[in-house]
Amino acid sequence: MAATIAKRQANRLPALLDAAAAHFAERGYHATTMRDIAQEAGVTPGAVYFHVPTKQALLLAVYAQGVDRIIGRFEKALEGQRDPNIRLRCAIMAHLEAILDASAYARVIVRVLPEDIPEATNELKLQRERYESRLRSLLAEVDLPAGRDPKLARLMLIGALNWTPVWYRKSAGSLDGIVNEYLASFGLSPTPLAGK
Amino acid sequence: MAATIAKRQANRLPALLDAAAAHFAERGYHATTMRDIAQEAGVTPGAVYFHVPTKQALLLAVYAQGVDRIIGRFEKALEGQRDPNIRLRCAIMAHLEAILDASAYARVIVRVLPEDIPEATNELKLQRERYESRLRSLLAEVDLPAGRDPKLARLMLIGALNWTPVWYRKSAGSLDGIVNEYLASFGLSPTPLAGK
DNA sequence: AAGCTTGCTAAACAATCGTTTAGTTAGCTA
DNA sequence: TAGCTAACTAAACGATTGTTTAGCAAGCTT
Repeated sequence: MAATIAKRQANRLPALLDAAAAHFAERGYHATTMRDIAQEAGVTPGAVYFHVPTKQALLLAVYAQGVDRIIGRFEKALEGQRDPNIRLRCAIMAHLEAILDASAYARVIVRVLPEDIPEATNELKLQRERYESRLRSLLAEVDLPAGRDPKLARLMLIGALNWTPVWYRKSAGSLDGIVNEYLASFGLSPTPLAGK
Repeated sequence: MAATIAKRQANRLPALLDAAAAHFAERGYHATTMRDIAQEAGVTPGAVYFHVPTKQALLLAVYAQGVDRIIGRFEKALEGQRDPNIRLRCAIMAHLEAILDASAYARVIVRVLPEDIPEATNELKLQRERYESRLRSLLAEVDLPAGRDPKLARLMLIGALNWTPVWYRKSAGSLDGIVNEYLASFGLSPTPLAGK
């Protein structure tokens, strides 16, 4: 009974989203075709439209999950951490792990810009804002050096973080060096890794 | 005679590159069609192929000029500046001006990533490297705070710079605030604007 | 067993893509 | 003036795009 249900409504939507995320993350939105996605998911192009009305809706679904996953790793990394500096460190590390290793969904957020799809720009920006507001409150906790603008500092950090996939190669050592460097740009010493 | 020559070989290639740069910068490579470019240049799609063999070649030409223009503004801004910190400040400002206001060509460098066009990735990376090596030698002059890695610091700066178009709005004040913030991330005081 | 719903396939749809082709015009040369 | 070349235009090319359609098989319901 449970097996038949599992077989029946055999929820292929997650698999379709996975396939879409993988392609959107690697090739971008416009360079990805519905046939690409269907093939990776092991179905016919027509079948995709049983689950999703348009290609744009597919992107929006992936985008929303991408933000969810980044925030998720975020909260998990912050759990139990009290020191604001360490919290920031954990957040940076979580973001980097998400977009560099863990999740194609998270990489889509970084690879596909809202402006790339004019008809969906507002919706995409809204999703992105969910994440950025979370980062904003986190940075508000930190004592920035004198003269630093929290808003600009945050935007700078996001830029640095999101550009990382452009140059990062997995072979080149751990993420700690990168995290420390980004922390140092806020005048924060790299040493407090005692948090873990 | 000179007039007829001017009319005859009426070099439309620059106009075509302008049109291509404008569209590539605003919509990206894949979302831009040859018909878009032709229309903006005021010619027939077929005419484009008299001057350029393929769409990819068009991008490469725009890309090369984009790097040229960034470097050009770069050198001009650095002219006569001796203080390494001020030189860095001028370079950051020049970069931001180039990609935010001045040149669609420069914006293409930031908007279209080498990985977006797999068949041209290497060539595009080569162009990009011309600029980054210039920035590398510039950052080598600067005395970074203890514990900073020059390479990572440079990559962080490039990331922050190139992500700026994503959030920057022209209405929101001058670029000085942004430049100062980026400088501050290197532990450099914002004050030495006496350079101008 | 009959009928309905869910989830798909195979095939086609019109539109649009990068690109090509054939023909045309204007100016230069001789 | 005749011919040549540079610089196009108009139209079409085949391929690919996002999407739709018609049909079918399997399970659920009654």
